[in-house]
Amino acid sequence: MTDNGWKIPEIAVAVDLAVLTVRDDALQIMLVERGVEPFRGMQALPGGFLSDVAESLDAAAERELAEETGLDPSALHLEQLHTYGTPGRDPRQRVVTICYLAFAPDPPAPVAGGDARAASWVPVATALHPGTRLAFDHGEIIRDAVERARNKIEYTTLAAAFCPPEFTVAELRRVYEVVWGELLDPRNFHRKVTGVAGFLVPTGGRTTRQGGRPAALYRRGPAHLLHPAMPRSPAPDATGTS
Amino acid sequence: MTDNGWKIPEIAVAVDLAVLTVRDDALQIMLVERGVEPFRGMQALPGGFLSDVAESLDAAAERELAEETGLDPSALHLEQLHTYGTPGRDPRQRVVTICYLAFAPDPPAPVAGGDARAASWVPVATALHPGTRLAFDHGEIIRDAVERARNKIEYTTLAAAFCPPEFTVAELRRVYEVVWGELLDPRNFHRKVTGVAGFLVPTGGRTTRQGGRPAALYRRGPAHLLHPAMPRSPAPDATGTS
DNA sequence: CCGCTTCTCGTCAATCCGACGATAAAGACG
DNA sequence: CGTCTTTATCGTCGGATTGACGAGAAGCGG
Repeated sequence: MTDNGWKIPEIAVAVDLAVLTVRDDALQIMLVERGVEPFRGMQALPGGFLSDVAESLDAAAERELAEETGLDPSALHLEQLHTYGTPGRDPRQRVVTICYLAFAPDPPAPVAGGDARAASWVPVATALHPGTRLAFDHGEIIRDAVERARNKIEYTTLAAAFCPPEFTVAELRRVYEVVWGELLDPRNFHRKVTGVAGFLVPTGGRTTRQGGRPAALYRRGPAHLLHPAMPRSPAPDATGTS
Repeated sequence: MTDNGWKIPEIAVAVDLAVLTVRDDALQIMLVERGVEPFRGMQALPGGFLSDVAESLDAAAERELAEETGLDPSALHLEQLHTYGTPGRDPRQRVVTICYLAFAPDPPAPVAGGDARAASWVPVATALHPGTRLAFDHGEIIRDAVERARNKIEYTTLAAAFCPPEFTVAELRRVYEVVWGELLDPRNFHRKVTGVAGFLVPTGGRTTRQGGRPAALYRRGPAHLLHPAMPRSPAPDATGTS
């Protein structure tokens, strides 16, 4: 590979994190304020370069998650989203960043990381608003992350990862409604989720919430895949073309 | 980021290609024989380092595809599969490789690339056989690629990417059967694929194959997604747990 | 007790899927 | 030219799942 004088190009490798949650009836993403150039003062995804040449990608993602957001990596679902490496996406030098996607329950472990001076939840709609200036290509990454989340809750039980350890069917439904941006029929939804084996495990407890009949409490079940998938009204473009 | 003497670790960035096809009633993958150390003489996925610091990841994947396999990148579906960067996966130095997944029709453009002295199709079952020695962690990558392909043809029209420009319903069914490793009912399959809008476009032509009624010929339609998905008998593990 | 809210259970028609019978249209063979 | 074999295509039927929606259950506030 290193014949006739050619050398392996020098490229920096980073990991970024797209951590999503559902808060205040909105899909929100964890952003930090950049403290250094480039894009100093702008909002960006948590992330950074590998700490050393021996650090694995997954370990780097978990370390950055803990350092920059104070969240507990072992408590979250973390998966690779996509790798971004367009030349020029970082003005300093060529950077390839492996982006990870994480789902966090609403009131997550209080944010209190070292580097997390400005870590905060931002509604995705706000983050993607043309008025919001995001560092690097993080707008594109956020769009991809939301897209992946929308698809993933369709055929996996990951929507429950947005809920606290114990939750009601209505809370889970709200997650779907917020992530998909469409209203679901409470009765059909209830029938569906309680009918899929291994999705929800009843705890026996009930809620005493504001006005209305108390709801049964559930915990996440052992199933990871939804069979059949959670039905979703077809996209506006009914042809399936894109 | 470069405060107090810390330096960005030196990591080499590569792209690898998992090119799948269906040949001789088997799912096959394109492998090349390594001409240099390490793993010289062993089978490996086509791929290599970025040519220079300004080459995009997608461009590198397309270049390697053309160089090492002689296939036409513009004619294939190419998507990122996963990024592998376990320390030690390359004994020379730390290498992070972005792996791409491609679907090729059966009799692809004749393999005749520059570096393609030993490019060949190998049945996935053979490649993953314990007797076959694969370079790096390419066995793991192949498993991931097959897994992705199996899932992807379930809810997209990509199975048709394994077929020549004009094909019959039976040929398409064979693709599903080979990739999934299970037999499908020809009648139900025919009803399904001809019923999904935008999947198949009849050309009007018919085949004159060996014995049996001639089949209608179809071309790939404009749809990319299958709604509803192609039904698949649930995995042996019926709980959906994993 | 009454209205209001939210949860939960049921009903019914439409659609989709799995199993499978039946017909159509070719080649092979006597 | 008939029959057999093979493959393609159409149809039927029951069961499962979904979408629309009615109705009771069980809390709260007045």
